[in-house]
Amino acid sequence: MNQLEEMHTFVRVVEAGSITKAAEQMDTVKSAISRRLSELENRLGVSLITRTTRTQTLTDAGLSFYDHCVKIIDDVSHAESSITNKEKALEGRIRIAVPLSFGLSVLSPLLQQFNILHPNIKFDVDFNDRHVELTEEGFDLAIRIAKLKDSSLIARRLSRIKILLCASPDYLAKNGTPTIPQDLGKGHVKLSYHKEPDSVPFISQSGRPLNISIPSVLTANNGDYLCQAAIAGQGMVLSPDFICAEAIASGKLQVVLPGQLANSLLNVYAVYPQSRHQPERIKQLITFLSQQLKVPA
Amino acid sequence: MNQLEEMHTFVRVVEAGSITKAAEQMDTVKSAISRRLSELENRLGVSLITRTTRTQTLTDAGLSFYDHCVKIIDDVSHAESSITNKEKALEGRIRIAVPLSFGLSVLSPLLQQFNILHPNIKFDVDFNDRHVELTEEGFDLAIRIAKLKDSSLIARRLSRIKILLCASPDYLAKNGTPTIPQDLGKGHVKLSYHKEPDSVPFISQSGRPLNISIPSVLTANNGDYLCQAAIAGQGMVLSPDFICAEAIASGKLQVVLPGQLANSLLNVYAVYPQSRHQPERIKQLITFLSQQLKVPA
DNA sequence: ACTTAATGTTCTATTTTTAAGAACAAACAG
DNA sequence: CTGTTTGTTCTTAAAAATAGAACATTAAGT
Repeated sequence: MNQLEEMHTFVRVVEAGSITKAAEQMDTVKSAISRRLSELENRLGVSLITRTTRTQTLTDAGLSFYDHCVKIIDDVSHAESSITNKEKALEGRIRIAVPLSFGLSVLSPLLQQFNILHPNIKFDVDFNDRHVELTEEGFDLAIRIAKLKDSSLIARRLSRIKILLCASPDYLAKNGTPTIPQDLGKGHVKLSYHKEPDSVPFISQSGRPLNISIPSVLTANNGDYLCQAAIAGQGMVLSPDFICAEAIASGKLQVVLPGQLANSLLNVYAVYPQSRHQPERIKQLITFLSQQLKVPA
Repeated sequence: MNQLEEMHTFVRVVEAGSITKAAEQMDTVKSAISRRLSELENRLGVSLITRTTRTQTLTDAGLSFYDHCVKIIDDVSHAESSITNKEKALEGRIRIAVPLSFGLSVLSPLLQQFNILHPNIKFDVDFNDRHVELTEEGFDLAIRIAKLKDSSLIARRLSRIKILLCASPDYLAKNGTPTIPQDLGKGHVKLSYHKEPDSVPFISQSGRPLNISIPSVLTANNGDYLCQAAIAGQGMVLSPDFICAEAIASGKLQVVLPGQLANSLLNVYAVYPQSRHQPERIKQLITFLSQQLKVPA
């Protein structure tokens, strides 16, 4: 029982004027059309077309049903094409979750650029450092900074972030500039992100891993704030490059023990729900971000 | 590809909140639902529901499509039920073709009676002695007086009509009252229906067929008119009983050679298109006419 | 953290549905 | 009256849908 196919067949028979012509137009044989029509009439318990071998006339019920059918077929076609086109077009809303600092400093300008390219795309950006559930909360996309492991989601690496241990020249002048990790053992303090352990992993000049514990004198859940505090000389900070790069370039911060920090590379991923059919706008955005944030070779 | 079934499935999954519940509600297994949903998404090239094993969320496209689906399903249901109910109700129009004289004198009062029983039925009566094409001209029913032979139509005998040879007492007094068919051979004239042959078939007292030719002095295509002319003494007339019965009862006409006319019985048929599904109102009318015109046993 | 329960997907065998093609019946045209 | 066209019906073949099991994943309870 394929109601829509039956309706379509009925309409075609009415408009073609005969079962044979309708069969040709629908690219099938007349027996199939005859059968579908009979089945429709049987199911409805109503004659729609009174027909002899040569002439056919719509019954009252048939005329009424014909009008309904034409409208329904049109509605169905419209319903399907509207959403199909919508997904293919570069328009609509993209709901995206990004980590706060990275989002503000790195992603914001890129999204604005993308919006200039595709002005009909609207963004709904959630700046949030907590772990969001993409499917439950209806996100199209999330940016994650991690060594990702999320089975039901698909990830694409966009970029790498380098973590640097920094301190202000002031601070280093006062507390000494370390040359090997062991120099940090005494007389140094650091400014920590929430839940960041005191222990900092290094790689010694001999190539062996080495953990040094540096007491924390300030914790916050905002990297920019920690960076400002470090510039003010309050301590050393483990800061992602996109936050501290400018301060380093201008000399307000110095990199401590460059190249000796272990696990200093984080990955930036675009994460999206495991879906076979990704709207074109999402694909385009991921490609765009990937190009703009190209991982240095 | 059963689009409507897919839509129905999609709506059920959305409203039930899970594929498993939807399967229960639709009295099938979850694999069938899963498959239908996947196929719909594949065909549209769009994700409608982003789902993990535990949670499901409508995409923008899904939400839009859901609204369309609900409306379409409702429209289909309405389209079908409206015409099925229409055919089952004792209301609507009955287009009926009847022979002129029989229709006026016999059928009219019966149709009026039927209309009192079922006031929501409207009649569209075509009084016409020509042979109408039921299906081509859109008639629901025709009344035919004949020895019917029409393959694509179904007939039901409603009554019998007796043809009587009548003349006025005046006429008989002037031209003589025949006692055997042979008496008609000379000195008699008749009033004929269009195309009626001069030759009139009798059965002789010995039981043998016997044709007597009676010249026609008047022809018309209206039985009532011929009857009036006979009453006026213009000649004899072969008249169906329903036309001349009253005149005979009142003595204005006399039956000539009663029981000796051959082929004097005609059948009244209700004829209708060969249709598997007859509206209830048509069935009821045929039954009613059949009862009212009950063939004398 | 581990186990248990539940969900959704995928696969295969089976059933059900549909179509194709021939044969037939009916109706019109010449 | 005959030939051609049209619609219906029947049977066989093909296609589609379903049920059921097996599996992967996730959530909840202990």
